[in-house]
Amino acid sequence: MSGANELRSRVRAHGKRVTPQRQLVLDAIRAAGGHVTTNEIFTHVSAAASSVNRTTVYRNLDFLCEMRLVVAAQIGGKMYYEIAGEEPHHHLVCRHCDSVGEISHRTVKALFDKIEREQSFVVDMDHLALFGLCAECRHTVSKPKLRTRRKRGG
Amino acid sequence: MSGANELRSRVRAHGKRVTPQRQLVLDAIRAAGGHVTTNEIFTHVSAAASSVNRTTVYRNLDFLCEMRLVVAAQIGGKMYYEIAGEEPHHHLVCRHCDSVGEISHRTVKALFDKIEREQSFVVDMDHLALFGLCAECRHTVSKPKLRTRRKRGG
DNA sequence: TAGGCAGTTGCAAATAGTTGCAATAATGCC
DNA sequence: GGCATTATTGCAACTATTTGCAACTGCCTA
Repeated sequence: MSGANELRSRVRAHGKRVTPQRQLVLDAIRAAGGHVTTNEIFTHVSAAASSVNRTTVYRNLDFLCEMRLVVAAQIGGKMYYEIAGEEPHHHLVCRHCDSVGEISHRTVKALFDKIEREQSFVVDMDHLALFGLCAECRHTVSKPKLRTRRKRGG
Repeated sequence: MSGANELRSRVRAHGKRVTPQRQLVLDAIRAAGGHVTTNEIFTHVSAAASSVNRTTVYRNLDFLCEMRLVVAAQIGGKMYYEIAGEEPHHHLVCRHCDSVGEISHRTVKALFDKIEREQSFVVDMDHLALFGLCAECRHTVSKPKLRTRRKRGG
């Protein structure tokens, strides 16, 4: 299914409208081929159609996420977007070196299933960003030592 | 351990400073007794000391989170803060009715441990907000039906 | 094809949050 | 208590995102 048809069928199925602006936003994300920031998307859309308003880009990013055509994640204080894949995937973000690793949905789904069984709550998150320390940094970054007296000028 | 002493010992242990502004921010969150928004915190702090700058509040919210005295979560587009408990806990947020339930750390920790074993990545999130549909809404909210012809004025 | 309905947009204004810098002040040492 | 160091603050300016509203326009039906 081509990009344009995918947008149409998904959006129409929700009783919403297909607009040029929405197509442009989706195309910008697809063209980026991975994680892309709000600004990068706006720049790309503006290059194609300068009259598209920034507000419209923001609104349509939210919209495309609701339609599950796009997934978002906040990493390092910035919002990133990428095209939603056939299969959800999640990220491991290192707080120290900012490296971003992937983790399969299968791993996470076990938790979601457990929550559903125990609390009848259906978690529907397709794109989780889990923060911590990566294999490298966990050995480099230590916990704060209790403070000792410090030599002046040390 | 009283609030003031807790701030001092934690902050001094990291080689950082104890300031009146930091105490006021922590006290505002404690006084709220649950989830409280940035604005509510700022309002409370301002009532106690009108010269405290908004920027300072933002900075100290971040700081208190780093010190693990406070936990943050973005729920429904807003940032909420609460005092960090002895034991981490996490939330289940319903996308439909906005209800917020709790989930124990034990449940989530199984996933974190698995990630550590399989990928040597130590997840350190003490306050996760997982989104989905609650027991009530999962039966109420249906998936979009394929659109059928609609009667005008229906 | 034309018309009606309501979803969507552009725009200005507002809100939320961050940055850089000089001044202030907490802490440790003597 | 005084001094030096440097962490932190207030402030102005900046960036990021959202809100409200009138105008526009996508889609459906006759």
